[in-house]
Amino acid sequence: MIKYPSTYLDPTDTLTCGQVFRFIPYNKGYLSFAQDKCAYLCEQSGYVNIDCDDEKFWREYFDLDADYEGIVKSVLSCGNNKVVTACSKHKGIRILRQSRYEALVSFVISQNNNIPRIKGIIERVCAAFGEKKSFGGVDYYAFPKVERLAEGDVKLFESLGLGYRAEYVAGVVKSLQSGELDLDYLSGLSADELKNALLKIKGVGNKVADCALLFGFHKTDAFPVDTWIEKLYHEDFDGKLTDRKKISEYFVSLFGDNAGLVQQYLFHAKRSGDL
DNA sequence: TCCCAGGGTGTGG
DNA sequence: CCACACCATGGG
Repeated sequence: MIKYPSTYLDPTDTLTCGQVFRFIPYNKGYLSFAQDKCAYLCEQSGYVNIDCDDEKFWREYFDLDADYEGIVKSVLSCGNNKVVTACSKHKGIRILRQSRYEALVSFVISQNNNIPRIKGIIERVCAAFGEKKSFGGVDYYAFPKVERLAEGDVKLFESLGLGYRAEYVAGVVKSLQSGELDLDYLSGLSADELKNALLKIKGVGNKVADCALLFGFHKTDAFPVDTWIEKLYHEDFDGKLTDRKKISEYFVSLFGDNAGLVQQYLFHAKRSGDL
């Protein structure tokens, strides 16, 4: 059991803010799934209790050694009303250290899609290809190993509801399986080289690449711009830019290494009606 | 019936 | 370089 102060670790904010799709409300808290593991998070009197089988894994996953108090202070001092509002309401968001592979596949699925449907698709992919596991009497399916997922053909992915993204996912997992695409190798490249390598993958454009960078490679200066962020930029920041890549660069120029976290504050606040 | 969702690709100019 | 049609699917 891990016990951690809830000020900068809010299970609801962290899990529902759109960075991850594998979690379910359970009892008074949440079941969180990552790779082949499961944890139960529950907040109680100022602390989050994390019940799990692998404390080392989940400490890293929730980035519990990071100094979020310092980061939040820095963000709150930026002087922008909207950012301060979003951060104040959702300072319990943490950028999860997700698997590169799981994040990449998940955000390829996410394109031009909505979050409830993305969750359903990934759930069905896990049920169809993932290993059946059990935690505390709860059965669940692991995120599939590459070898398993590479056996799936386009038709099967389509039957799971991936739509036109089926061929993208099939292509990604096949190149991962063959070694043509090596995410561990890519993680050692420079920031520019890494992003360019991701952009070469069919089905990965600027936004999905930024999500993979932020959530899978923990590149915290990545600022993904989707429809919500674009809307927010125009409605709440009186922005004039229309090119999403330039909108992203604008926010990165303002927040640097904290840009990714600020993006999550804003995205979640906008979707929650807080702005 | 059309619009939207954590967009990207391919084509024509 | 740009704009634009098209890509499946389900919910509102």
